[in-house]
Amino acid sequence: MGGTMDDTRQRRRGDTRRRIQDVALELFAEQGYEKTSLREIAERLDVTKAALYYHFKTKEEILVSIFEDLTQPIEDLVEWGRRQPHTLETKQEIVRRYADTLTQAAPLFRFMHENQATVRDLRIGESFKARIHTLREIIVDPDADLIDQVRCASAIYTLHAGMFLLQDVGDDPEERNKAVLEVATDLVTQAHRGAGGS
Amino acid sequence: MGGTMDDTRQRRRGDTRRRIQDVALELFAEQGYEKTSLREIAERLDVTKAALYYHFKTKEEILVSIFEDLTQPIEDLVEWGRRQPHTLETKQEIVRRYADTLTQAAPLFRFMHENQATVRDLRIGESFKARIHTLREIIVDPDADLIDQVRCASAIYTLHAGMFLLQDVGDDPEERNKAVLEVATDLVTQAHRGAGGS
Amino acid sequence: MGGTMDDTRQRRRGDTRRRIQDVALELFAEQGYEKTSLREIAERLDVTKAALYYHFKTKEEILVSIFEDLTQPIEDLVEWGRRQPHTLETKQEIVRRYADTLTQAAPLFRFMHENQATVRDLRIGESFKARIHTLREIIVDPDADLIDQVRCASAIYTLHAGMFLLQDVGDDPEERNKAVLEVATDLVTQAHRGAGGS
Amino acid sequence: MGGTMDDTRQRRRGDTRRRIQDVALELFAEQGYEKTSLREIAERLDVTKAALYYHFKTKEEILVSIFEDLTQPIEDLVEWGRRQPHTLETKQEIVRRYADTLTQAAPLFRFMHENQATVRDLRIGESFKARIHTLREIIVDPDADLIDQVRCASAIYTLHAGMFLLQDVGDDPEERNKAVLEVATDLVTQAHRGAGGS
DNA sequence: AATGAATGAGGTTTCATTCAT
DNA sequence: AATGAATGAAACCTCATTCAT
Repeated sequence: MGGTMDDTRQRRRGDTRRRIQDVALELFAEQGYEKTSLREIAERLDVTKAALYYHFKTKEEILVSIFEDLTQPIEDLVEWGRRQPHTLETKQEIVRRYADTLTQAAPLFRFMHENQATVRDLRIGESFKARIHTLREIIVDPDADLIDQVRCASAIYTLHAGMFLLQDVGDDPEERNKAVLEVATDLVTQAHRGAGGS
Repeated sequence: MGGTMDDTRQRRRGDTRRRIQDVALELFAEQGYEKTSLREIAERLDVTKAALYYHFKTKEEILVSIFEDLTQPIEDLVEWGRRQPHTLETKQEIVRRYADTLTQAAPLFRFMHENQATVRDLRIGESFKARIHTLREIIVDPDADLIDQVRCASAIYTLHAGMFLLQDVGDDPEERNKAVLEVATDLVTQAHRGAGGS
Repeated sequence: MGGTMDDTRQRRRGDTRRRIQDVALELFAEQGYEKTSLREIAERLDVTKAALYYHFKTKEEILVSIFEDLTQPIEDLVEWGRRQPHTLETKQEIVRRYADTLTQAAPLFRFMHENQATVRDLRIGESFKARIHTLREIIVDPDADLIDQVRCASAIYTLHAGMFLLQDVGDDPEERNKAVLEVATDLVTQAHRGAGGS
Repeated sequence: MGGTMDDTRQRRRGDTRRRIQDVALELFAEQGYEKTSLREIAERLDVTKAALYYHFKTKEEILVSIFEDLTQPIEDLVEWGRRQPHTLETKQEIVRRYADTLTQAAPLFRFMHENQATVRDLRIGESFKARIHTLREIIVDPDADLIDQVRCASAIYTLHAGMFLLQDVGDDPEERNKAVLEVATDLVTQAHRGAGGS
């Protein structure tokens, strides 16, 4: 054999689309969506801007595609939660799994968190908000005390904050994540009790 | 009486700077910093772009000036907190006052919250972060249990979230604010107990 | 005695016009005419741009006024030369005096030299060129050999170059100026001989 | 044969970069660097301003690229001179070749000459100055009499002046150039003798 | 004698996007 | 699967100038 094409190129063959997504997400998360230009993405990948347009119709579509690819776990979680009994254990499990998901796709969620003004009028904005909303509804039923609803929202939001805002708290990331999870679980537990859960 | 100069102009004399800040903040909060152009601000005020540059050296300076003007209450709060004994009552009072401040300058804080990626590398980013950090330090001492530190951070972020993310929870904003405040106070109280407070 | 006005201001009273010229020339010479803005001049003087317009009608007028004030010696020299017999001594004397003038008003001539493209279509351009031309005509008569005409032109430009381009030649400025003057005188002398001077 | 694409476009394909340089140099030389806007260049070429930025990163880069392309002959000349024995003949040859180079790329050197204030703080300023300096060092050794060094500088400067400042001397450009070259050669010859050359 | 406020024109630069090849 | 060349719109910003006070 002995093709003339060098290995790097060979390995890259066909996964340019994925590489675009990776680099784009990295830059979006680091600098924000508006401040990341297609030129920058293209340069990092050592391709031309036009190449990006072979794989995606617009800049927004790059983001949408990333979102859709990485967000499946949350969709699954929502689906799973919907079919469970609304016991305390379920709720705690959801918090645990949600924390997991956030960790798994940290850059995306960091991006969503830090670019809310931008995301708001992108196509994905509404859909993301809806998903979080559903999650909340599962954890606390909409007829519960206002204060317990707030507790649940706060639990979710604490998980987000744990990912992105608490990087100066504590030394060991693992320990911190555990602490964050515990606080969130606590909040949900209190909400459950308040709402008359057993 | 009845000079020849029309009233609108007269009233505007001398407060253009303030009007620029007002309109700018409104638009920044609504659309985000990057997506708001100076053209837009100028058009709303019915002045030329160059007029903006008479009052502010750069676009960023407009934001900085808003930030500095509206953020004084937090500085005061930090200062006040620093001089109080670290009792539970102090902590609760701080939470209460902080909630108040957020409400007072809601558009600015909404902006800060939704444009973190942008704010991060603006001049104000670090300074804001530092202030929040100090606030946290007053509420819980940095040697406390990790979990209590997280609780305090969570309390602060709950207040933020209350402002901006919970608009679909409950019907009455007043009631919701009360609930948010209660949850935050709760978290701080728990943290205080955990940290060995009386 | 015992005025409330501080000395600096007092002393400045009435000579703002001159101070504007001084600062303007300094900046024009240093950075070029186009790259020096009225804002910059005003800031250095600690007055507003509008103040400049009290003293001068336009930016160009500032330059014109400087030119007219500092250029009198050349006008005088031309006038003087016109009335002298065209002997070698006269020519040498003109070179000497011209060198002197250049040194006296170095910043202006440096400016003229380094901003020819700009000066060309300012009002002063033609008038300056005409003066240099007359000077040349006195030194060599227009019917002389082409080569001697060039020698004379070269003499004059050597003086210019001496001011501005030879700053890396030799150590002692005084010595250098003497050398420059000697070369120029030489050229004129050769031209005079060639043209059949006695 | 006889494609549908019109000839003009076809001929332009691939040489836009060159055409930008040509038009830019023409305008820079005619009006000066600062007074020439990218809009003007683009309009003359019947392309958009953005097209210029496809080919060059900044306005300055357009100039730099022109400079680098047209200035090679001087670099070559310096290189050549460096390897020759420092005889009178070599020096005269250098003057001759330098005059040639100036004629070849007259617009560029006219530009450099008339925009010194501008060029000074552009990237090319230092590099140009260094080259002229080296040229001078070859013609006269730096330890020679000050007066001979001045003579050499004057020779070089006479060549420049011949290009741009003597357009009103004599009728026939060819004749004038010959005269200029002779004066410059003379100066170098005198300098050589003075420096103790054979 | 000078300021404060503003303008209109225009500057350089960047961006997302297109399309023939 | 990707490039080279270009565009149209718009961004931020600066400038010389004006004028009522």
